[in-house]
Amino acid sequence: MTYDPHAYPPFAVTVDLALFTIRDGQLSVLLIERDEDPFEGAWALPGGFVRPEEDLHDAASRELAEETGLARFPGHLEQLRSYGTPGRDPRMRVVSVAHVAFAPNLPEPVAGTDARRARWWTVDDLHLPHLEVARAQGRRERRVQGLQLAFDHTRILAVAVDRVAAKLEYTPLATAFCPAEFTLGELQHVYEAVWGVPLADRANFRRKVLRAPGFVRPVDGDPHRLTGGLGRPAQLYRGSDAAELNPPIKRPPGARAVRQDGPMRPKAATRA
Amino acid sequence: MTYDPHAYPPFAVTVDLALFTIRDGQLSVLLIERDEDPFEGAWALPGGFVRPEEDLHDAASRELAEETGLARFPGHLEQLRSYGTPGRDPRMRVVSVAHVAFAPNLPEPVAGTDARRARWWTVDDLHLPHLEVARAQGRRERRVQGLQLAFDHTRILAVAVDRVAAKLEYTPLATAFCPAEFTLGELQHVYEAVWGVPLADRANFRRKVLRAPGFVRPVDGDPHRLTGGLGRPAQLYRGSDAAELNPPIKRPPGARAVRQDGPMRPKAATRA
DNA sequence: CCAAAAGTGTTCTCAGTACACCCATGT
DNA sequence: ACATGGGTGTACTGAGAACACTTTTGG
Repeated sequence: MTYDPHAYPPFAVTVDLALFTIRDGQLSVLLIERDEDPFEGAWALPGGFVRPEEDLHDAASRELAEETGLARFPGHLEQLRSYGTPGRDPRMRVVSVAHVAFAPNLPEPVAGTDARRARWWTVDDLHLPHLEVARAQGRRERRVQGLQLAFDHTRILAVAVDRVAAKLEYTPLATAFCPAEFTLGELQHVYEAVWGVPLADRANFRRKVLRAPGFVRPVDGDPHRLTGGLGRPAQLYRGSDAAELNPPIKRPPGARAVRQDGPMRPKAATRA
Repeated sequence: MTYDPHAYPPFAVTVDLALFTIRDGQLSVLLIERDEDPFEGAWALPGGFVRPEEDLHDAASRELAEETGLARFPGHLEQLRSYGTPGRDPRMRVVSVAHVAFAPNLPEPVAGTDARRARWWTVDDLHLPHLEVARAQGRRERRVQGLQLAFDHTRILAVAVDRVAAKLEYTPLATAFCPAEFTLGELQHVYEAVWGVPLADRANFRRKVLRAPGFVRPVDGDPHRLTGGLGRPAQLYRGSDAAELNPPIKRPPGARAVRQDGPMRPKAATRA
């Protein structure tokens, strides 16, 4: 473990961010269009170099603030995994520590100095080649199917989507997609958007959420509705402080991202 | 994302390894006693620098081979998470990509060039201060309670133990702790060693294992016993190729490492 | 014959599901 | 009045837990 800079030339260390939110009932991720040399013009996950005196988590948090334009990021941020295959960045040896973040609906993103623009993409629009094609969409965007992202970001994003879907099963982090106060109906919409399937039975969903200790806490006072929608006014809830969801809320068959490879396994661990 | 070496001085990148096995029915981890400057004399996770043209996984795999003395590591290896807090290594800025490995019983470890010696520690002996104290143990070792490891390795190891315990619930990786052919009794011992609790009912464990598709595959031929023990000879099984365990085999209450913080969460994600 | 470990069968209970139904609001 | 979403009650079903029992070896 001796450090010889000649034998072991240094690495650049970056953080990459898969920032998810839910817009119009669709799980969406923030991408930037690169304005610089490698993969110029391609879409990529936002990210940047870790500063000399900065923790990894702080670097991700800073990038998050820069991209969203908010002083303090209102959501959940966690490390995903690191990617350091030689050649993944043609310029130099880079190890990227990928992070995943969940946020409630945010203002339009801010394009950084290294990006032409930044926008939300629905996950469905990105890498599902056989998707219902001609859905009348308001904006006129390039009709892509299986958009190729810069670097190894397609792979990172696939793992990130899987992580988000899994987190909703075993943690109360679905509330991180909601505003401070929310109804159980809104919470159910979060699950449906992330998993990409409807949840079959409202009543049972409600009971599972309320049974799990520390998942949500009702807001006392008149159960009134801020979201001016139809129907009976709903009780409002706040997220609580539990770390796990017990019992978990399992995704139904057919839900998104039950991909087999998961967080990258070696070929096939055989043994003597 | 411009690279300016003056603004962003380089990092050293290492891999650290939490290699687990089961010895005498105890979950054990391989540690080395450091023989060099920072934390000289302290116990630490094995690890080393990533080479210039080496993938992260390959670096971990190489370290694994060096420590065990085996040309090809017979077990499971996966990335855990990265640690890069400034100051975690007093010499320089280091980002360490921690890995977790499971192996069947291995030969005595090999002390590397930077280590005085290497040996297996039972996880119970390491960081459980209130443990049954004077258990007559064969070897006469320093009676430690809460051994302080070098760097931030105590934290890494805690997360690693949690990962191992969780993996046994949702994946068939318990077989990675077993030799190529094993009995269901031996497989149950793996679960009990890792979780630190007995499994209450053999019959139900057996049924869970056999019901999960792709967990184990019986070895055809006479059900004979290689392990010369007491009792009726057992059917031998081999591990199979499933990625997940469905349905999972959940750890009973009281099992090891149901630590709340998990893979490091930010303070308390509040939102606007 | 007894101990020890493997293997099978059966009952009970509780969580998850499906489905029916009522409630309170906007239009 | 009716559409829309919120909320409650209840019967059914299947998986897991508990436990009793048989089988096959070594001593």
